[in-house]
Formats: sequence, C-alpha cells, structure tokens
Amino acid sequence: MAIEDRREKEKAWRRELILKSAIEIYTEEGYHATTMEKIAQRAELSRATLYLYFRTKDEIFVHAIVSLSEFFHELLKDIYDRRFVLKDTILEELWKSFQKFYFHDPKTINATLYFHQSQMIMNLPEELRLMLDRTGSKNYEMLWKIMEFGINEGYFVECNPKTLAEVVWTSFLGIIHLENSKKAMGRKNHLDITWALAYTILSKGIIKKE
Amino acid sequence: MAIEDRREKEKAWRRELILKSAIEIYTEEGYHATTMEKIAQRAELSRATLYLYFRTKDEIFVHAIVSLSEFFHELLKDIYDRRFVLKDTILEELWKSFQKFYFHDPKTINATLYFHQSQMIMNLPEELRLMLDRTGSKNYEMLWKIMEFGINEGYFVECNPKTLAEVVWTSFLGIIHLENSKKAMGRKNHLDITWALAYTILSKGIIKKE
Amino acid sequence: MAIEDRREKEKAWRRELILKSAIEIYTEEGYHATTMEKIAQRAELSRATLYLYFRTKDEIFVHAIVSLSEFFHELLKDIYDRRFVLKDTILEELWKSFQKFYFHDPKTINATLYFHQSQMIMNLPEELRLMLDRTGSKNYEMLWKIMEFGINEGYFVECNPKTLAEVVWTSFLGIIHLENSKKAMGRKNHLDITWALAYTILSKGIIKKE
Amino acid sequence: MAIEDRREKEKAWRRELILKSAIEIYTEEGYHATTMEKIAQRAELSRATLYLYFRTKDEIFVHAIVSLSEFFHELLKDIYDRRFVLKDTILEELWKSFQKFYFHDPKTINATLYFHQSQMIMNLPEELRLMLDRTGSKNYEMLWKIMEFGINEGYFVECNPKTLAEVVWTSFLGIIHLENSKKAMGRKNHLDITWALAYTILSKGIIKKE
DNA sequence: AATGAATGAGGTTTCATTCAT
DNA sequence: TATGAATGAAACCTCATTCAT
Repeated sequence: MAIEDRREKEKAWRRELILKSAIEIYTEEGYHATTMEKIAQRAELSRATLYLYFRTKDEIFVHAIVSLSEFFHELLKDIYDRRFVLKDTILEELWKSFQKFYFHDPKTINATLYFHQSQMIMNLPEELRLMLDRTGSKNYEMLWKIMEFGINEGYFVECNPKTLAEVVWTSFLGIIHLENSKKAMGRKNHLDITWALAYTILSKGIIKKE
Repeated sequence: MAIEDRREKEKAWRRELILKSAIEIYTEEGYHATTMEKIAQRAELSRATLYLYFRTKDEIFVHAIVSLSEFFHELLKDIYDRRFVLKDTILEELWKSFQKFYFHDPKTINATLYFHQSQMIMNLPEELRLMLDRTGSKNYEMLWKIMEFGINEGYFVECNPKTLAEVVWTSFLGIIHLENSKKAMGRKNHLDITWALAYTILSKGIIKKE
Repeated sequence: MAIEDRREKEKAWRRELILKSAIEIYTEEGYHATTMEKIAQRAELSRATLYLYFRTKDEIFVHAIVSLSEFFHELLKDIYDRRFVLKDTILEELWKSFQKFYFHDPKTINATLYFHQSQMIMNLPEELRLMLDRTGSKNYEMLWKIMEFGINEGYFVECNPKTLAEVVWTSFLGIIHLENSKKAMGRKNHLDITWALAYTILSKGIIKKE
Repeated sequence: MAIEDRREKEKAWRRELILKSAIEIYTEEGYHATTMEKIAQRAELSRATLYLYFRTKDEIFVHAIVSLSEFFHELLKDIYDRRFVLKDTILEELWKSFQKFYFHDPKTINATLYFHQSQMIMNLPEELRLMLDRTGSKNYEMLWKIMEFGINEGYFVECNPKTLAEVVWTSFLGIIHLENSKKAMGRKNHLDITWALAYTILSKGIIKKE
C-alpha cells in the first residue's frame, strides 16, 4: 500500500499548496482580486484542477481559516493544561500566545479577519458557515475557561469570565486590525511597542494586586 | 437665485441618499455583492444617474467613509477643546464619544473597517487613497493630542502619547470587530456589557491614582 | 424687425459653430470618440442645446458634409462655366480645384471620406442618406459634364465621360486617403510631391497630343 | 501527440472563424455596430469565448487586417521575384495583382480601409498600432522596389520610385473607396470598366515609349 | 487525476437622447 | 431659448464553474 500512501501524501501536500497560494494572493492583492486563475498559476496547477480539491473558491478560504484556527486552539489548550503551573502568570502567557499565533501566519490571520469583517460569511453556504462557527466557538470556549480559572483562583479581578474573554480577545483583534490598515495605507508601524503597552495596561486592569 | 438654491439642496440630498443606499446594501450583503444596480434601485434612481454624482463605485464608499470620519473628528475636537474643563474625566468622556460615534452610524463604521481591513485600499486610485489617508490622519492626531494632554497633566500613566492613542483606539476597534463577526455568525451579542468592562479595565490601566 | 434679424443671424452662427466643433473633435479623436458632450463643451453650449439645432448626432455630421459639398459644387461649376475659355487647360484647372477644395477644409473632407468609407451611411435614416446622395450626385454630374466637354472638344482621349470622371475623382480620393492613413500612423508626408506626380501621369494619360 | 495536433488545428480554425465572422458583421453593419455579441452569435460561440482567442475587439480586427496584408505581401513578392521575366509587363501584372487582391477578400480590404481612414488607429494600444505599421511598411517597401526596378530598367518614366509607388497605390485605393461609397449609397457600379480605364490612363502616364 | 476549452451570469461604465424648469 | 438632470440601452470585459478528453 506504499503507493497509495504516497498518493495520499501528495494529495494532502497539494491541498496545502493551494491553500497557501490562495492566502498569498489574498495578502498581495485582496480578496476581490484573488481569482481562481491566479491561485492556479501560483500553485502551478490548472484552474480546473483546483476544483478537484475544493468545491468552490470560498471553500478554499474557509479551509485555510479553519486550519489556522486549529493551530490556535492548540496554543490555547496548552495554556489551559498548564494552568496550575502558570498560576498568575497565565495572562502574560496568554498574551505571548497571541503574539506567537500572529507571527505564525499573519497572512492567514488577516484573511480570517477579512472574512469576519466583511459580510462574506453571511453569503456563505450553510455548511461552510457552520465550519467557521464551530471552530471559532471552540477557541472562544477555551479562552473563556482560562479567564474563569484566573478569576476563580483570585488572580484576576472579579467579573464575568465570558465578558473578560471577549475584552482580552478584542484587544488582540484591535491591534491586528490597526496593523493592517497601516500597512494598507503604506505607513510604517511599531507593532511591538503597541503590543507591549497594550499588555501593560491590560494586565494592570485585570490582575488583582494584594 | 432661489431656484438655484433649491437645486443645490436637492443635489446634496441625492448625494446623501446614494451614500446611504450604498452603505445599506453593503451592510446587508457585503461589498462584493453591492452592485451599482442595487444601489440605484434602493435610491430609486437609474444606474446611470449614480455616475452623475460619483465617478466610480469606490468613490461612493470612500466619500461615505470620509463623511463619517469628519463627524468623528468633530466629536474628538469637542473633547479636546473642553480638556481643561474635563480634566481627569477626559478618558471617560472619550470612551463615551467612541460609543456615540459607533451608534451614530454603525453601518458606515463597519464599511470603514472593511475598507481598512481588506486590501481594497491598496487597489484604490491614488486620489481616493489620499482622501482616506488625510482624513484618517487628522483624527489620529486629535486622539494623540488628547492623550498627550492627559499624560502631561498627570492624569494618565507616563508613556508615549502616540502609542497610548493607538492602544485606546485598538480597544475600540477590537470591540467593533467582534460585534461584527458575531452578527455575521448570526449570534446575539451584549455589546454594552463588553463595552463597560473594556472601559473599566482600560481606565484602571491608564488613569493614575494618587 | 432688426431684432429678429439678429436672432436669425445668431442662430445661423451657432449652427456653424456646432458643425465646426463637431468636425474638430472628429479630426482629433475620431468619430467614435466624438461625443455630444465634447461637441457641446467645445461650442460652449450645453449638450441639450445641441438638440435645438440638430435632431441627432449624425445629422450634425451630415450637415457638415453637405455644406462642404456645396462649396465644392461651386468650384466645379465655376470651371464648367469657364470651359470655353479654359479649353485644353481645363484638366489642369480641375486638378487645382481639387487641391483648393482639399485645403479649404481638410478636416471636413476627411470626415466625409470616413462617412463614405464606413458603413455609417447604411445605418443613416432615409432622409439623411438622401441628402448625402443628392449633393453627391450633383457634383458627380458636374464633373462628368466637364469630362464630356474635354472629350467632345477633342482635348481628351476618347472614352466614356462618366468613367473618366470616376477615374479622375478616384485619383483625388486615393491621395487623400493615403495622406490620412499616414497621419494616423504618425508618419510624415510629402503631399505636394505626390500630388504633382499624380497629375503629371494623369494628364499624360488623358490629354491628347497632336 | 495526434490529439494535441488536432487541438492546435481546431484552435486555428476557430480563430479564422472568429475573424471571418467579425469581418462579415463589419461589412453588413459597420464597425460601430459590430459588437462582440454579434460576432459571437455568428461564430456560434459565447461572447466570453471570443476573449480566449483575442484580448479585445480591436485585436480581432487588427489581426484580420494583418493576415490579409500578408496575403498581399505574397502577391507583391511574387511579382518582384519574377521581375526579370516580366520586364515591361510588370505594371500590368501589378495592376492585375491589385485586382486579384481585392477580389480575394473585398470585405477585409474594406475593413482595412476603414481602419486607416478613421482615427481608430490613433486610439489603438501601442502594440496593435505597431503590428499594423510593420505589416504596412513591408508592403509599401515591396511596391516601391518594383517601381524602382521599372525605372532603372528604363521601362517607366524617370521619377522618384517612392512617389511613383504612392501614386500607383492611391489609384487603387481611390477605386476601392469609390466602390464602397457607391455600395453604401445603394448604387450599382461597373467596377471593371473603371478599373480598365484607370489602368489605361495610368500605363500611358507611366510606361515609356520608344 | 489533470486540464484546455467553453460559457452564463453579471459587473462597471458610457452615451445619445429626453424632459422639466 | 437654454440647460441641468435623468435614464434606457448597450458595450466591453471578467470570472467562477463545468465538461469533454
């Protein structure tokens, strides 16, 4: 069965290649200008071949997003699993994970933000929308359980853990968003400094002092 | 000249109508699905008529965004002008302004976010990109001067005012962003609660205590 | 009634202005790019006003052509009237008239050629086509009578006067045509030399020697 | 590779079909009225398919013209190659070639004349303009070398060979032009007679007698 | 499995012409 | 009389997707 194995592998590899190509084009030219033709060219395949791997153009993007989302889930899960070790450094650790997440694949993160910001999602076929929903929920839940832990253990100020999860998450989102619009405008950015100050403020606001 | 006056007024009114229609369609269906035909239908005009008011589809959106941006500028300027009265409540006031801004016209704000998030801007003709740039810069500057005031007067923690402006602004952006993606997913949201907690945390992190 | 007179004059003057403007734009940009808007701008009138003077865009051009054709008719008639004076120099005189005609208003001549060459004429409303036809026929007849004179008087070789008229006329047409395509190609031209040689050959072929 | 071969052939055949369809519509309705839709219908293809073969509408016409021009080039070259055999009958032979050329594909010749007469060419993209230019120049050069031969060998009257080439060429052009405008006017024509007389006159003017 | 070719559906834009003032 | 505004009709072109090989 070695031959079948190899085929399987090749197929998986091609899928990845297509996803990567699509995201690259998206990054360079935006969603609107990302045509199947361009994706195919970059992947050195024919346009028709793309349809052997994905049924529609949107599916390509949704799969890229979901795949990234799963990577993020692992990061979060890792933190949650180590929560009793991390204790009150858990917020700092989380923030680091956000950064790690971002630098792991900023291109796809941007595509994700785009999908969520545009009304794209609403026009997606039910099935794809559910995929995005499920994967997103899983991460949100993880995040929220981490917050719950912090509050329950008395490390964080008392408040609704779900809301806190959202606030932390939006801090991250906002930074990415600003980063992007600056890039689009052709302006330089000092992402690291913003990131540092954001964390300083956030932690001051969240972490209880004795 | 009464007749010319009325014409002028009618023209301005039509312009507004077109902008509003475009944004509405955008809100309901997303940028890609916002066709000139649909805008025209909603405005009860012919497609060709739109071109009497705006030269391209992008121009419509850019003008909507700029117009909103100018409204925001007034809010910011008002706060800055009253800074010596507001004193240490200036952050709270600013946060309220953000909310006011958002509820004034959430639809156009979303379109704005979309434009900045997508690579749309990069593909815009120079002239339109400059329009967006200029108007955005003005607001950023205002925000930054407000922060500077807070720091110089000793109300806020010491830090780089520009970076602080960014952090405050990204907090707002992030919330909007999350709100949108929730809406797109068809989920309910408790925006007010998030907003409140975000401010609590932010102010704790920014405002100096004696 | 002086006031009515002046109005009449002004109206005629405007008509001319419109014709001139249309032909100018045509010369600079070609028929396809000659829009009513551009004609109006050049004539410093509003687009709608053009329709007070001409019912359609084609009408403008047809009138310009007809007007020029009438000028040409006068030239030809003049030669014919002086035929007994001119005698065997009548061919030379005719050739000079062609040149005079061309330099009188090359732009409109080109427009005329265009109309005749394109299938434009076929798509014209009956009425306009007839206008062109009538005026063209008149000139053709004149030309043919001049040839007839030359043949009957024994100045020209014996042949069918109508056919001869055509041959002479096509010699002229061909030169203009070449001139135009050279211009369109951006090449320089030595029109006068071509003209001279063409006449030399033509006259050698037509004029009887004793 | 038989399969690829056939594909190649089919593709070439389709190209020809499109060119032919375009020229036909042009002949019947004129350039302006020749829409991609109509061309597609006549070729029994979809509008989009046309764009697989030619990038723009203009490209279709330019290619048709160039292709015809190449046919003409062969005719001219053939005469030039046989010049020492033809000797003083070379002018007659040339004139016959003109006729042969015209009857080979009068429709495309007319389209060619149209392109050269209208300012169309000026508005063409550089690349297409060059194509026309190059192919035109080649033929002009051939014609001029034939004239040069006639003059040098003492068959033709002494004069500038380039100018003579132009005069001969314009004689042809003029006849075609007249033919066309007559057709457009719905008049009958006796092309052969005109042609014969034109040649008689031309040869009398050009060929030296001893 | 892979692809060249074909296409339907739809997008933005232009322009001659009409009409109310 | 003159015109600003409006529009129907149509043009060119693009692209996601399907199909025959």
